[in-house]
Amino acid sequence: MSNECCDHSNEVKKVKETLINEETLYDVAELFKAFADTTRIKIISVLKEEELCVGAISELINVSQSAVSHQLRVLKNSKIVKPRREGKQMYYSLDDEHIKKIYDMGLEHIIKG
Amino acid sequence: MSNECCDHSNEVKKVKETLINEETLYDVAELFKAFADTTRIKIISVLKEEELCVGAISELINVSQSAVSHQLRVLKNSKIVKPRREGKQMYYSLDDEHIKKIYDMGLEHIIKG
DNA sequence: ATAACATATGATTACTTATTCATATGTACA
DNA sequence: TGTACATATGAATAAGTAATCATATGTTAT
Repeated sequence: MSNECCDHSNEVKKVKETLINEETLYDVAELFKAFADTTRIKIISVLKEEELCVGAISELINVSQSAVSHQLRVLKNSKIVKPRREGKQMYYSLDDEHIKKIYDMGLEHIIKG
Repeated sequence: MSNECCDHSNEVKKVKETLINEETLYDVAELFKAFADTTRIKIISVLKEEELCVGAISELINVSQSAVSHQLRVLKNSKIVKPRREGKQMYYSLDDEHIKKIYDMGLEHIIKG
């Protein structure tokens, strides 16, 4: 695994003390995974504007109802969106402000190059 | 595709005007993809501390040299890290402050629950 | 109760992707 | 020039995942 490439023991030692818990990093990757799909990011982009029902999302982003529903489940499991029932419809909204910020950061990075 | 689920025409109309370019959203998803893998997020987490050579990264995060190199290429292509040669070693560092911010946001979200 | 509507879900398929292994490339030094 | 070291890369395998299709669940109104 390690290849003793060079005397990087100084750098390594220093960074080793700041190492973040592996499980935490796993969770961070999982969080970003939720943003890492075109359909899901489209869903997030419209929910950022306002709470919407599944049919509205499907129509807005031009993705089938089934596909939207599947991805909403992923987003729900990742605590990125939260559902609310109103009669026959399920309305979804972004779970919190932090989610918006993460999305905005990504969008900004792309737009500003 | 659309199922005329309900009279969401008002919400839809309003949100339609704010719709973000599909290609831009694709790029945003691609950006987040780079953060959406355990090995890559580990790499980012150590490079956030300081510039490191491949061997040091490999040792620190306990992932094979080959796997690290493959993932560094992904990160490089996504403009998340940048390489610098120094003799036999290649040193990698995070490309800019914005990348750190995105990582920090994700980490914060997980830590603060 | 039943019909109609909105959403969710399971199975399948197609596609993507991360790792490993072997090896190639590139660099320094004797 | 040849050898050792550090990194990169191609091929192959294995695992994960997103869309579709068909259908189930849950809700409302008649």
